[in-house]
Amino acid sequence: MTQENQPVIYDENQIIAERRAKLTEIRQTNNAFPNTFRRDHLTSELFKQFNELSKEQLEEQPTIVKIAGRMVLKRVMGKASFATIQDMSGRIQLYISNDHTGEPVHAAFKHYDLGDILGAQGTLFKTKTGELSIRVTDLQLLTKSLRPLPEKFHGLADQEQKYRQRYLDLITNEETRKVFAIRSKVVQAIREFFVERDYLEVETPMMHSIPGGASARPFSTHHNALDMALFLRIAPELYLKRLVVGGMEKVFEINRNFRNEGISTRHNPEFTMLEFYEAYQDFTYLMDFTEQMLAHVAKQVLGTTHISYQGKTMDLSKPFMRLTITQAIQKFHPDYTTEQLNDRNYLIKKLQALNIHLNPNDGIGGLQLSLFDETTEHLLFEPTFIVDYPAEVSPLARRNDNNPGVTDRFELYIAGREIANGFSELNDPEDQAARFQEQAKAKDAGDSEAMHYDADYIRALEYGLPPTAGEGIGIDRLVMLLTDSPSIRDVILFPQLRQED
RNA sequence: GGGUCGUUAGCUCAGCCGGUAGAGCAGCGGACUUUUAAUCCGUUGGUCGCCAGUUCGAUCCUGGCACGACCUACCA
Repeated sequence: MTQENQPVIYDENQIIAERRAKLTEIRQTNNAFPNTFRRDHLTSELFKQFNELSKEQLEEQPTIVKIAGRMVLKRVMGKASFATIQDMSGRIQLYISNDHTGEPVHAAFKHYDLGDILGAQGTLFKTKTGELSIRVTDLQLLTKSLRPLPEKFHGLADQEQKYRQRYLDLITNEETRKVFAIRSKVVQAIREFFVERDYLEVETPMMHSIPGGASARPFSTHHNALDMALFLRIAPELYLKRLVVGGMEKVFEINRNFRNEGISTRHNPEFTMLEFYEAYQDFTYLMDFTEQMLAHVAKQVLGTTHISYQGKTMDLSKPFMRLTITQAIQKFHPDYTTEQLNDRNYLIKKLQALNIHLNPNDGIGGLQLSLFDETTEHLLFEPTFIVDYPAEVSPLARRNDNNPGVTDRFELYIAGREIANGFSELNDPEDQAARFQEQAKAKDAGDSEAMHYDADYIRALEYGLPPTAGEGIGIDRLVMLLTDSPSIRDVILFPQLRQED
């Protein structure tokens, strides 16, 4: 290791040294990092506006344009050269020749490197193969790139580097740019969907003194001035329902949650969650609402509700299946009889035989859920609402009027993954207090994911939460589905990785 | 947490049943005024992830470690 106050140059090589030397030379005569060039077009606009014109039409009505971007291809041929410039919208080819720029500009261009950022002015024309290009009259180096780009044909292939140096992945790989453009549009479409329906977008705290709203282990931190323990939120749920108590009868929030748990192709420690609440509605309304929203988002973003995911297709415009936990198990495993699935002893024996972890205190519902999670969940490719969740695993959901052992709750599965979780909210403060107490007991008994008793939340419920329906949707997983991405890391710009070195 | 696989030039990858390494791209020099991953000639560039062990000798074999990918477990 170098001494502390010396710059650490850890991976200089010959290519970087040569580029540095070029930069030093540029500094002798010019501002090496000018910020005076202004483009008047994006490359995609030029194609949209002028690609229809013929070679002759372009020559008759010369159009002068200014564009800027990163040079990603370069072909030098003596007295004339071609370069491909990439900006946020696309690419266009430059034609640089001594005839139109003068020899010194072309000579300087020959020393520019792939990755350099250039500003160009010139006249639109079409090459003999009919490609819209710019015949350059003025060319400026706007930013010298000191590091070589990944190989121009294969791009960046190393998965680790794609995640760690996402900027390189974005420069190199159009597919990656597309994924994050879609992600942006998905969020946009969802936001519009709610705003059109008179929902209020809100932001609730990311730092909670009592982490609540989900069963998960939190990240903990400390506020110095208040000398107080704080937790990064695992869910916004309890705050959003406090807002419904306050009269915000339709609210939504799109924001990050943090869970201190395993990392996988489906899990990142920080992930984006949509949660929304609407007073005077129930969970059946949410299921219809969710169907509409997903179809709308797909249509809006992809132009179709026909989704292809990892080689299989589905149609988001059809009504989603609705199955109870036991119906779903039987649909994929017809050998289980209804009697067996309602026999506590049978379930315990079966789960043990399948080597499935089970909570010995679980009632029949909890055992059914364990069996479902292990045997059936991953098979639910077509969008499917699973209903009849047991109250014991749903501490914030309203009990069913006819069967108090289950709640008015659903989870939505698509492509074998949980995408959404919604329910009619538990608004009986005394029942909620009792459920919190059960959770606190479980916590004392060693369940690190059990919930805390949140006294202020109970107090809020005591003022009166109107009958309400609420739901959370995992945005990252939704984007995975809509971009055909196999890993959650592919839809998060900077996924969590171990520290380098 | 467990399992499998991987790590060689800036990038994409070969290779070595053990004798300190190659290609293409990028770079540098040269030719070339319509190229398209331009082409042609010449050329620079390597702690073969790290640390031990075995060996006369290790990039290669063995063990450990680091990092990553995938699968699996908890979770959304």
